[in-house]
Amino acid sequence: MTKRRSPTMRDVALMAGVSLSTVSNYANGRWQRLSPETRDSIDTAIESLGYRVNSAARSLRSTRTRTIGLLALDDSLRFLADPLTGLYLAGIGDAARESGYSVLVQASRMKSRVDDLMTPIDEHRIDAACVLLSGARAGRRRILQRLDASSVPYAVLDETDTLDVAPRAISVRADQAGGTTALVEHLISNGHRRIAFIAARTPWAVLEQRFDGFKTVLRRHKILVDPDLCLFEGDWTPTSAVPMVRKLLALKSRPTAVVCGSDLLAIGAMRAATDIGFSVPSDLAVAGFDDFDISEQVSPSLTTVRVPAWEMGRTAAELLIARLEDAGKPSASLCLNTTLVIRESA
Amino acid sequence: MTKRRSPTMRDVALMAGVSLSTVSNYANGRWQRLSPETRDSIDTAIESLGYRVNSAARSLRSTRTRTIGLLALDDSLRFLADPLTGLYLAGIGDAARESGYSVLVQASRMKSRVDDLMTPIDEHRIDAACVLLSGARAGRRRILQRLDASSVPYAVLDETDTLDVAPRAISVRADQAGGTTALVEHLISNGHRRIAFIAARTPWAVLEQRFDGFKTVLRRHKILVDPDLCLFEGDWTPTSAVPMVRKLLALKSRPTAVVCGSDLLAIGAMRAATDIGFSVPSDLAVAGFDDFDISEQVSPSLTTVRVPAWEMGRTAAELLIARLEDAGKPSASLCLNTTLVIRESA
DNA sequence: GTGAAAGCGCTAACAA
DNA sequence: TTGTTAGCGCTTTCAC
Repeated sequence: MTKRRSPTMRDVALMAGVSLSTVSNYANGRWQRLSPETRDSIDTAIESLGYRVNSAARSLRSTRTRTIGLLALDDSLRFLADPLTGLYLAGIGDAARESGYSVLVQASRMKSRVDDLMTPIDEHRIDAACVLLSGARAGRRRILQRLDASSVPYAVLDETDTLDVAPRAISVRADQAGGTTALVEHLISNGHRRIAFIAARTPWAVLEQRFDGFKTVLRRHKILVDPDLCLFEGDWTPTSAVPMVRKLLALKSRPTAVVCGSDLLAIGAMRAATDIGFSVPSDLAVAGFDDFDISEQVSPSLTTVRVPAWEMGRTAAELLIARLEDAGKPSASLCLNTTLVIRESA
Repeated sequence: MTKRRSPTMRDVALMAGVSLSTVSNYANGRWQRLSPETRDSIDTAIESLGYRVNSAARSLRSTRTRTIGLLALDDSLRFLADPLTGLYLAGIGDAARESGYSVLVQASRMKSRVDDLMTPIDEHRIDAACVLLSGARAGRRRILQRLDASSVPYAVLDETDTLDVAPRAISVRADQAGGTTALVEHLISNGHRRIAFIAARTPWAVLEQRFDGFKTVLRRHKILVDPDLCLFEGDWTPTSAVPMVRKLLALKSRPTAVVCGSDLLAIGAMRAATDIGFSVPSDLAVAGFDDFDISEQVSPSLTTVRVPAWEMGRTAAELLIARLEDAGKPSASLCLNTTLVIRESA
């Protein structure tokens, strides 16, 4: 319990017998301008005093916080516990730490004021933001506009069509269309014609892309997209899949395959199907998206589309940091590849 | 892209025709001292200027950041993507947001300097910390000592025996012993005598408690704890369980049940067992810990010990915030209940 | 109820 | 190479 006030640069300067600005130069890595002796004495002083820079003071003066924000808009209470979010965060955190940045997490419900999400920016708590959006398209665009009107660089994860409303955005996304195409083609080439699609109820850019891709491929094969086979209910927990699968399998002309909006849902779907006597994949093929660690180990193992979430988080953070360190940098955007992973379930 | 410098309190004061300190009083909720007219004019000025407080300036002056840190020590790159960590974080984030606090996440590898984890505290970036520790006991204790010597309130999640080395700690943990006892008793009452225990290699307080409880119950029933049946290899991903289960089932006198250090491992264990022709639970009963969302949906569904991780994160943050708002508060500690969830796998 | 004034600890321009 | 200086935007006594 250090009750004494922490040592300041002033204390270090006094002890080392140099001026404040010399210590500041030292602290900010402007080594070249320092004579070896000066450097040494400052070194010693810092060491013996246990001096650490005060980030509030530094931020106030420099208008830089060395902090990246993860701004997440979602309605689920436990959103941050979702494996996908976790992977994004892990990637961002890793890139940040390597460059000496901190990560501030701000999660906000869709119903709350838009400002909620923007607070860290408005209060100058972060230098840049990684943004995770969900909810209706209009709401997402509104946030993008606010972000674009802000003064910080920002990266949007997994959102398409950001350019018109958010020209400043660094867009980092995965090739959902490609992955979906590969997956659905795989199902069709296995003879499936009645293919269902299930997902959570809440809109989400990634989901839109996946569902769009799904429909496109079916149409390309002259397969009608049956609305009865496309269900959007519940949230992204495995349990949400259960009622949807029950409905699908109760249909007079049931599907022989189901594409699930995420692996979590796929796991629940497999369970629901087997529980009512259908076996996977012979009676019902089940496929997912994301390829989490468990997807390989469940029985039957999941056929899915691998999305490099960790890498996306990492890349987004790296791009942001690069921009912060060199403002001249043009705002690159990129799209990482997805890969079809064929296993047992489909 | 707001190029203009953001409005400051000074601007608001000028516009409202009052002094700086009056605006400050307003901003800090000291409403009583303000006349309705003053309040109104400040209100209008803030609105029309779009004024937001500058957190760096406020922190520098007030020495409070309104930020809680999640300090996590682990070796796994994707540690933050672990469901358990995610649940803690979600709980902390929720409590924080409700009280107007931000959450700063600092993850650090065990090999890095101890200081790494402490950076947010040392640089005065956070008012309080929630701590997640793993690794050898000695290392964990060293960190606890550093935390106790720091000037911020902190909560340690899931660590026992903190009191001697860290008297200031707010300890929030789950009743691992109780859960383990219930689980192992359940296995024994089902006739199992050769019960294995598998977990990741990295030490972790929770794991120690689970393993200790496991051994205690066996001994109570005069069952020898066979070292050949206790394996600690790999990390916490489902895949890590595979080689361990293979080894166990290759033993001349194989176990009839296996307790896994986490549900993720249990899922991998079930898969590994079935892959080599053993069926779960008839040939090998498999049990886990944590009770994640998927645990209920895998086949067979997992018998496990439910740990209220989200609630723990939430509680820890709430206790910390309460302390911050009222320094007089004594540092409570608590232990949440765990519950045995019996499903199909054991 | 409101205002004046003194910094919090640091950075960066400029001077020496 | 090093020192002097002027704030960054806010909170907080202490007068009035």
